[in-house]
Amino acid sequence: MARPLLTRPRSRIRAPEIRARAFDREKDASAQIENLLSRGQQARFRAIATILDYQRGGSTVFTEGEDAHFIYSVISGVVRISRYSDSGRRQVLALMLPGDLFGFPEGGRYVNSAITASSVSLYRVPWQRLRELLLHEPEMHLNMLIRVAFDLREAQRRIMILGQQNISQRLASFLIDFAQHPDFYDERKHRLALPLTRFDLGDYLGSAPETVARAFAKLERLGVIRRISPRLIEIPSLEGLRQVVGGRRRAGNGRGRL
Amino acid sequence: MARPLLTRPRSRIRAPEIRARAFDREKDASAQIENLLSRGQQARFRAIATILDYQRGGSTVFTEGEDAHFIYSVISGVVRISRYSDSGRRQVLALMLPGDLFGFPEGGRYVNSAITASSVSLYRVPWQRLRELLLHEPEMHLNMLIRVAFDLREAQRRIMILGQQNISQRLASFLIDFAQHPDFYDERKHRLALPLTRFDLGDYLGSAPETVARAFAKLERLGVIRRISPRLIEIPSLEGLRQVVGGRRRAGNGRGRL
DNA sequence: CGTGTGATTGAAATGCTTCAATTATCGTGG
DNA sequence: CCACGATAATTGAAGCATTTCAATCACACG
Repeated sequence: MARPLLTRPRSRIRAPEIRARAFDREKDASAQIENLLSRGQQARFRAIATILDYQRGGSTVFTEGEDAHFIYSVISGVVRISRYSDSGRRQVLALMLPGDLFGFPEGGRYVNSAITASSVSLYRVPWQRLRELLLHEPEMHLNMLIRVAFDLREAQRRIMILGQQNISQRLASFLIDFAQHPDFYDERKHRLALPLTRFDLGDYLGSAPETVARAFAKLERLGVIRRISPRLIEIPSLEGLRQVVGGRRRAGNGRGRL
Repeated sequence: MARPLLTRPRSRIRAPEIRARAFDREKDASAQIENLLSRGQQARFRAIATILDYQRGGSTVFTEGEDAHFIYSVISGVVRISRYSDSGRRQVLALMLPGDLFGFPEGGRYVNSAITASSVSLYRVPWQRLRELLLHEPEMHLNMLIRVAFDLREAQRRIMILGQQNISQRLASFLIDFAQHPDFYDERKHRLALPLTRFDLGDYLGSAPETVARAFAKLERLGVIRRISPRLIEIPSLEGLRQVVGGRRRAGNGRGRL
């Protein structure tokens, strides 16, 4: 009935009856506005959009609690989506990259804050006009649903990472994800340009900036990355990072598996 | 510019310019199929639905990777939504309670597994027929979008909890959430009936079952809960649990904040 | 050439995981 | 209804991981 693991850990079977790759993220990364909408739809979307340019990182697009009037789509650059807990600590919930859509209102207000992490260009669309457009474009409407469902899946992936991986593994997962984006990863030189400080990265990975720095040091010690500068990382091969992610959360004595 | 905290932690301002309660979960808990759909819509939804009864916990509704043909809605009981990492470890992503909707397909397949955690009754609706229904009911369509957006927000809340809180705090957050549901919380007796084992709870909170047991012991030591039996918890007042959640992640020496 | 911020490293303390062993609970059959 | 067995839950102990505070280093910018 249950597919046995190499050894059965503890007293409980921890494998599903059927296994399949949950989903292929590299393929899914194409679920962007350009690919989601037909050419005609894109034109109608742009017709009601304004283009905004933010010269530098750290600019506020909107803040949690604010009245929500607009939806945004990233043209270029990176936007941090974050929320503050009651104790005042920030959590970076997601990073919006070119093609991503953000700013869905909840009860007329924004739930999260959006801050630029670099120089950024955005489409800005009035929510009301988009609503009207959706009424006449059921296909576009369905695409919106698919888009939100994609974000939900991404959030679930973050839950898995935060729930199961140690900091080095989380950092490795992050680097692998970012290396999928040609905007940041020079595939020829194997170099990844990070648009985040160690503080931001800490808030994204659920950890302290010092711990993130140590995780970088550890990955470098393992030989899977090299720090050209704090924000420019050389990745000889993504395979090394994948092996880090695949390992155990804790060193252990090696009995549990294999 | 920035609203100062009691003391400014570290060298970086960690508070937003505008603060507001992110959202009111107790209010949001009403975003269920009964409240989301009008009376007529409900009737049309039920017209294409089959009722399924699972006698006991541990039954598989569907498994990740399976071809997806149906959408489900919980009538009564609890369903665990989980996914397995490549290393074979399970993460419980969400718990579906009465009124919740689950089983959205991704590329024709289920991404997660759904297993009953108790005796459960479900509506089962063929995805194809629901699609047809949605085409003729744009309002229902919009409600679906709202429903998925709600799930996304819930997932983001989980990200915050996993990213910022220690195990006792996560457990306290979980107990507070569950105490909102009259199906499990006897408000008169202040008793909460848990539909999960320590294993399930560990996989939900991103921790080991032993650690969860210790967290229960700690909350009891703090006087905010009392274990009648392992699965039946007395909560004298939710306020105590809220204070646990509001505290620091780590003991510290009290210098950082006030 | 200072100055401030970001990044790194050190050291101590706390929290969590893991393995092991014991105890409690629940379902089932006698 | 009770006893039994299996599973769940708890507790102990050791070791590893992360946080925290502190100090130093690196770097960009004026």
